[in-house]
This record gives sequence, C-alpha cells and structure tokens, in this order.
Amino acid sequence: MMMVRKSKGLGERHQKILDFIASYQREHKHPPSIREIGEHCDISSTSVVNYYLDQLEKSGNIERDRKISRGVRLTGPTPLGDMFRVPVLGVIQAGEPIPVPSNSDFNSFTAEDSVEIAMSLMPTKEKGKELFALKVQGESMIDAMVNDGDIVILKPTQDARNGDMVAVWLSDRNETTLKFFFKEKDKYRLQPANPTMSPIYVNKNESLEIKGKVVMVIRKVERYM
Amino acid sequence: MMMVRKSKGLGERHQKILDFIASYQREHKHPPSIREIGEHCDISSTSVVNYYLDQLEKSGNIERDRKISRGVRLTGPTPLGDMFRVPVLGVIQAGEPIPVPSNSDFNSFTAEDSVEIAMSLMPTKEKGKELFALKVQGESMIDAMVNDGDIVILKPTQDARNGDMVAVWLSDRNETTLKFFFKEKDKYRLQPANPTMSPIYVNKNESLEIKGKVVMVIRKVERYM
DNA sequence: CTTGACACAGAACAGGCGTTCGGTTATCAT
DNA sequence: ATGATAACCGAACGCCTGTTCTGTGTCAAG
Repeated sequence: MMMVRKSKGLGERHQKILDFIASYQREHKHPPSIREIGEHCDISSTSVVNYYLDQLEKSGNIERDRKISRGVRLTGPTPLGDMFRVPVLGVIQAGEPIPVPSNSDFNSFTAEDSVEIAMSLMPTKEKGKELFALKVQGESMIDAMVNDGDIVILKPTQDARNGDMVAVWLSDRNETTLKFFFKEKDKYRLQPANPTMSPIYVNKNESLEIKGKVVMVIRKVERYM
Repeated sequence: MMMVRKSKGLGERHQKILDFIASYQREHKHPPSIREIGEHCDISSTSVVNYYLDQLEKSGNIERDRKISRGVRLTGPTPLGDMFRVPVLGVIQAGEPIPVPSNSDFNSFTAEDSVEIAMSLMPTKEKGKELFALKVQGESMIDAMVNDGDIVILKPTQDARNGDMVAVWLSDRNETTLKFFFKEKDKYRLQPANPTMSPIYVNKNESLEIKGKVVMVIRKVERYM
C-alpha cells in the first residue's frame, strides 16, 4: 500500500475531492454525501473522507454544515454561483423617457423578463441592491459606447456624484441619454464615454432628471446580420 | 381548522414552499430537508410536505432526487443560477498579440483570474463551450464600441463566418483589433461596430489571423476618475 | 345522506448519512 | 530501536430523512 506524504498544501487526494464536489454539485444541484465522495475518489472508508474533509475545512477550501446531510460546500469567490436577478423594465432610447421602477416590483423571481448577473461581476458592493435593467433600442447611445441591443443595468437614484455614468432625461431637449456626470460652476457637464467625442453642457436652470446610475453594460454579440 | 381549497395552479402554500426552498438554498448552499420545509411553512407533518412536493413536482416547479437527502431543487430558467467560469487569460490591446488559450487549462476552478457568467446570459448554445476572456487595455478598441477596462469573452476559433465579430491579429500592421468580419471577392472587410466609422480592408494575401470570435462584452461602470 | 376528492395529522419503518472509535501501516526524526 | 505522526481501514452508533400507511375533518356533487 502506497501512502504519499505531502509536505504542505493540497495533495492529489485533496484536489480530487474538491473537483468531485464541484462536478457533483454542478450535476446534481446539491452537494454529495460523504460516502459518495469516497466511492468516486477511491476511498473505502467514510472516516477517511471525513479526515480529508476536516483538512479541507481547516485550509478554508470547503465549508461544512455539521450533522446535516450533504452539508459540504466549496468556498472561494463564488463556488456554485451567487447571482441575482435584475428585472428588465423596458427599453431605453433617445426619443423616449426612461421607464422608472416606480412600483416595488423588484421581486426578482416573479419578474417575467429579467437578466441574471453573477455576484462576482458586480462592482464594489452594489450587490443585493435594487437594480433594474433596460434594453438599448436604436443606435442613439453610441456616443456612450453603448450599442443597439445592449443591456444597461442601473441603480435608481436621483442624484449623482461627479464621475458617475448616469441615465438622464433632458426634458428641454426631449431626450434620453447616457453620459458621465460632472457638476461644474454654473452648469452640468455630460461627458460621453467615447473619449473622442465632445461633452455637452446643460445649464443648471435647464431641467435635468437623473433617473439612475449605470452600474454595468452587457453586450451579447450574437450576429451582425 | 381552515382548509382552503384552491381550484387550480399554485396555492398560497405551494408558493410559500417554493419561496422557502429558494431562500434556504440561497442561504445554506444546499436544499432543505422535508422536515425543515415543514417547520418553516407551518406544516406539522412530513407527509403533507411530501404531499405538496409531489404536486410541485408534477406541475414542474421542482425536481426531486428521490430517496436521497435534500434532493429537492427548483426548476425554471435558472433557479439558483447555472453559471460557468471563464478564465481571463490576459489583456487585449492594439499593439500586442492576443494571448491564445494554447494549453488546455480551461479548468475553470483552478484559474486564478476568472469571470463568472450566468448561463442565461449566454447567446444561443455557446453554453458550456471552451471560452476565454480578455481584459481590454487602453482605448484602442473604441471603434469596436469596447472601452478601456471592458471584458470581452471569446470563443477560440480560426475561421469566422460573415457577420461574426472577431479578434484578429494583423501581423503586417502589427495590430490587434476587434471587428465584424466579412469576406468579399478578393479581400476581407473588417467593419467597426460603431456605425459611424468606416471599415478597413485587408487583401487576402495579407496575413490575417483570427484568434477568436467575440461572444460577449461586459463593462463594469465603476467610476470615471 | 352518501360518496369521493382534497387537505391534513401522526406515527412508524427503513435506509441514508455524519460521527466516532479502535486498529494498522508507513515514514521520519531522535 | 522507538516513539511520534500522518495516512489509512472497518465497523458500529445514532440521528437524519424520505417514504408510507392509517386516519380525520371539510366540501361539493349525486
């Protein structure tokens, strides 16, 4: 009988168990039992599996809900995938106002149209907040580096800090636009994301309604034609 | 004792169980047991929980791995979130070649740097394929509507069909670029995504190395400055 | 009123499953 | 050699859990 003594870190056996838990979770949507781990990793005794599991827990690779069946789970950034749903409230285009999330229907699970975002993708601690998404219609947002069909994810807010990318409704111009927001002495500067393009200025007496702050843009490149 | 008789569809009790399974799964990373469902949904008997679970299974709301502990799971488009990891192999910028996924290190779980994508976000059946991601460095891709800091997700391929957005290495020009690809009579047309910009043409005798097809672009709008 | 479906309770059975404990073998420093 | 330690094995204990069976109260149709 061969027994390899690993100096430090994860041995081959540890890695095999980790991989098995991951693939099992992926396939079955629930964690494996100790005995199942043993079978697939060529470990004949449940105590040995427990032995390794203890080590993996100490080293922080897994977490365990003791005493309960199938209470093993991988740790790491997002082991099996923390994600949340963002309701798609409508479309955003130059000529029309922005649909605002007036009603409190952020119930992600009942929203008929929604997009799923991995927690790990979200910018710093915007996680879990009330967000909504809009689908870009038309090519009027190209100066914001946003194309037709893109999905913009917004955080509803009325005010913005300098540097935020915001969705604004300029009622004087009857126009919706996505721009970086800067407050200057006596006017607002709306800076396009495309560095080659020039900013537009809005006097403070003109109406400027900030509808939300852009958190993320997702483009599915399906096909051009 | 009040017993509400629901005509069709999901009753209040069904919905409560569904919600509980979702929240429990979210919190514990593994499904609840029948008894746990009962406790939190004010059902005193395990048989009644089983009774409802049978109905929810028949109506397609849940799936069950019979005989095994905590074998309940929600169905639906992506109940708890099917996602996969895409390794970030490096950066893409105009002046440098594209890092190709030569070695078969698509082992998503060992990749130190990776992004997680929800299955539901992926374009038609690109799912589960070998994909890799690159982080855009610099503003040289703005004509492709891709900004500094954006993450592009690619499918490795050598050839492209007309209309695909591809990452190409033009060795004659010593340049990497993202363009829509079109094969014409005696040359290739590389069309920028930005409709206001003009295409560039590459003769068929010039070298044009397609490194991958762009599947998705993700932009985290953190902050401008 | 009877019948049958539906919604529910409670108990019991059997197997699943985590845990623990007593042993065994191999490697290594003393 | 020898004791310490790491890497195992097997079995047993006992709670956890899914399943099933019997029984009860309600409601609507016949």
